[in-house]
Amino acid sequence: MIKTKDISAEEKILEAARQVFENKGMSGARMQEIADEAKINKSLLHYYYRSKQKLFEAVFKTAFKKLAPQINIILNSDQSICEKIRNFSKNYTSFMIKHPYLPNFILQELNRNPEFVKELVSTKTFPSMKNFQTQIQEAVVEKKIRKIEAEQLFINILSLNIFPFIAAPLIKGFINVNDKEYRSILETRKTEIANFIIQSIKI
Amino acid sequence: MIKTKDISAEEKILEAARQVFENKGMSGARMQEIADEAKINKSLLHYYYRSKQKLFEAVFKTAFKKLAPQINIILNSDQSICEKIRNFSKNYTSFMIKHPYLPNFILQELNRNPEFVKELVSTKTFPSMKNFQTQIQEAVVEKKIRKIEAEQLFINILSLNIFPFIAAPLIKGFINVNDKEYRSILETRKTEIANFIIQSIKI
DNA sequence: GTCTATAGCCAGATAGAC
DNA sequence: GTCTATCTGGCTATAGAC
Repeated sequence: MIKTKDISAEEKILEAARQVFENKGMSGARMQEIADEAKINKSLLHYYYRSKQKLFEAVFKTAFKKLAPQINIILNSDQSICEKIRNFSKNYTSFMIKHPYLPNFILQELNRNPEFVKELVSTKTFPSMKNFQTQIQEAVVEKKIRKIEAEQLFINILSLNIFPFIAAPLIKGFINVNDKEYRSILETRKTEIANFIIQSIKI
Repeated sequence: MIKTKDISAEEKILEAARQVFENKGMSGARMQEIADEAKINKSLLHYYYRSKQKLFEAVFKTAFKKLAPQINIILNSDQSICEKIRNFSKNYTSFMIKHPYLPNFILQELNRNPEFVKELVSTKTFPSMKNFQTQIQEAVVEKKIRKIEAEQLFINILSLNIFPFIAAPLIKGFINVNDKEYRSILETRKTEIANFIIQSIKI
C-alpha cells in the first residue's frame, strides 16, 4: 500500500532538483537549495535518493527521456522529408519554449562527462540514424532533393533548432533585443527554420 | 622594472586557469587543480588574482576577446555576403577545432549569469549588427538574395557553425561515429555549411 | 517518514616566515 | 614573490530521536 504522500514527496524532490540542476549544473547545485525549493527537509533528499550523484542521475535521465522522442520525429517517423523538417521545427521550438534550460543542461553535462553518452546510446529508446540515412539517400537518387550527406543534414537540422535556445543570452546581446522581442523571433523561427532548410535542399 | 619571471607566473596561471575553467566551469573548478596545472603554489593564485571569482573573470574576458573578432568578420568586414559566409564558415571552424571547449564555456557561463552579457555589450569591441542589417536589406531589395530577415540569417549562420562543437558528444552518439570520424565530418563542414546557407538564400 | 543535530570533509582565503 | 600552516565556512552525508 503506497501512500499518496510518498509519491508526492518523491516527485516534489525530482521536480525541485530538475529546476536547480538545470540552472546551476551538477557542481553548482546545492542540496539545501533543492530542499528549500521542494519545501522539505534536506535529509529527506538522502532518504529518497541516497546521494547527490544519484539524484542528479535521476534528473538527467528524466530530462533525456523527454528529448529523445523529439529526435525520433526526424529519424524514425513515416513522413516525407519535408514533413519531418516542418513538423520537427514547429514541435521542437514549441517544446523548447516551454523547457528553455533543457538543452543547455544536457549538453553541459555531456561535455563534462562524455562517457555518459555511451550509457545513453545503449538504451533502447536512443534514436538511431539508420532509417533517416536510407530515406535521404533514396531521395537524392530519385532527385527529390539535391545531393547531401544525411549526417550533415541531420546536424544542420539540430543546429538550427537547438542553438537559438542554448545561446539565447549571447544572441540577445548581438542583435540587441529584449526577452519579449527574442521570444517573438523564436516564434517566427517555427516556420522560418523549415523554409530555410527546404530552400537549401530542393532541386 | 618588471621581472620576466613575474609575467611568466601570471601568464602561467591564466593559461592553467583557462584550461581548468573551460573543462569544469566556474563551480566545478578547484583552485588546487589550477595551481597544480600551473605548477605553482596555491596561495600564489590569490597573490596575483585575489579570489577565484576575479581569476575566473580574467579568464572569461580573455576567452571572449578571442571570439569577438570572429563574429566581426560576418558583421563588419568589407566583403560580399557570399564571401562573408564562406570565409566565416572556413575560419570559424578552423579556429574552433583548435579551441573546442571555448564556445561551450562561454555559453555555459552566460546562461548561469545572463546579466554578464550587458557588461560585454558595453565594451567597444562588442560586435554590432547595424552594418550587416543594412547589407542584407539592400541585397534583398536588389534581388541578389531571396527575402530574409538579417537577424534570422545571422542566427542561422551562428547555429550551423557553433552548435556542432557544443553538441559534439551528443551528435557523435546519434550518428554513431568516433572522434576521428567526427573530426572529418567537421572538416567537411568548412565548405558544406557555406554551401548550405548560400543555396538557401540565392534567388 | 520526517525531523534535529552533527560528523567529517574539503575548498577558498589569509597570516606570517623567509 | 614564494612558501607552509592554518582559519573559516559551507557542503554532503549520516546518526538517532520521534
